[in-house]
Amino acid sequence: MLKYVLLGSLNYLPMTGYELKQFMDRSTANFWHAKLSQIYTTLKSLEGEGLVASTTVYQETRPDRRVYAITDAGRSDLDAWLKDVNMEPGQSKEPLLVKLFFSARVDKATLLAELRLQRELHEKALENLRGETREGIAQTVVRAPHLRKDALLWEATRRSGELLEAAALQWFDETIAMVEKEF
Amino acid sequence: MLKYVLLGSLNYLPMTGYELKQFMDRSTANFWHAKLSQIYTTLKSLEGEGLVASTTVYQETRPDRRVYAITDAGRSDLDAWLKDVNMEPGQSKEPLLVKLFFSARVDKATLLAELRLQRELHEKALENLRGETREGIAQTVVRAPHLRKDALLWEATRRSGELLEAAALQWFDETIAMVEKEF
DNA sequence: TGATACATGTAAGGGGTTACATGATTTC
DNA sequence: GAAATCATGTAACCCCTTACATGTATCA
Repeated sequence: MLKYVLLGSLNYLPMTGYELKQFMDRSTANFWHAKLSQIYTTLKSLEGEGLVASTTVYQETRPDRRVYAITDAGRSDLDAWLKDVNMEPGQSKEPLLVKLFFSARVDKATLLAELRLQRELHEKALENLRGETREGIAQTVVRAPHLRKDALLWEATRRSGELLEAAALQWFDETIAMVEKEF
Repeated sequence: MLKYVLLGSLNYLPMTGYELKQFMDRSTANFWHAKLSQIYTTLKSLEGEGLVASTTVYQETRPDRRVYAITDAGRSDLDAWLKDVNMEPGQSKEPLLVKLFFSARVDKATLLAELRLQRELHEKALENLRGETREGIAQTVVRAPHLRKDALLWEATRRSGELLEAAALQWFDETIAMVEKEF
């Protein structure tokens, strides 16, 4: 999957591994993330497959920059994947719910502590999506009008996060209230 | 993570790998799933760690049943994990959003086909959560009143799925309408 | 007759995380 | 003087998926 995030990102403009990490943190973090180490190794294997090509840019003080660009083969691989409608339902995995499911013998205070902490984290994530993330996308439309369609889709992915985080917050409120009263 | 699903399940009653798979499909599928092959290998390594113990039950016609039970060490490992409040925000990964994010050059029809298909899958998942899953939990309370607390938490995990799937459906409707009009 | 349920496992590989290793520059 | 940023990578490991392998009983 990271493969396609990298190909999709490099399809906008050539970048180094380090820059790809930053790009992901600013744009796809909400629905896909990766460590630098994985980005570097994946870029290497993509180059081995001929889907990207790198050129080294020498720098005086800092380490050399290895700039990756998508190749024609990479572009057609990306396009094929984008057009391929997949039939499987996306199975999600939620460690917090695993914990909760088996927590009947855990004391109330511990349970509430966990729920309240996670609630806060989701609240921050929601604020971020409604603030920084939203503004970043809005600026793209102004600065680069040829990315109009792209920005529409970016906004859709942001909106997904917003609705999901809002639903999560509602669930935390319901669940915390339930544990306080009935547990 | 599967480790704790298995320990948590075996903490209710001893089961074979095959039965654990069935139990997961009926109860945790919404937030955690695993293949049989992984369940078998994980049980083996848990036995190596002394967290579960197996006894073989011979059968005439069918293959022997290997029944796993949680050990005291396993129970304290599970309890320690349940009580450990973790601070990291749960980073989700959504392949569909990755695809959408990079789909600006994809034709409208392909995009809509993918969105409509995924919408249907989510609709079925939501129906399931409101039907079968809900009834299964309700029956537990009637049949096994000592599992009252457990059932409260199972209902909470079900409700999480319900709210999230409802939010997802709303998002699909918004997004499909947006693509139809503005893309 | 063919599919599904029962029942167990192994082997290879893919994807991802954690830890390690290096080192200058800029900012607080 | 310490921490963060820039910039690259390797090695070991863990978790999970896919494919392979076997065989009976039951149901449609």
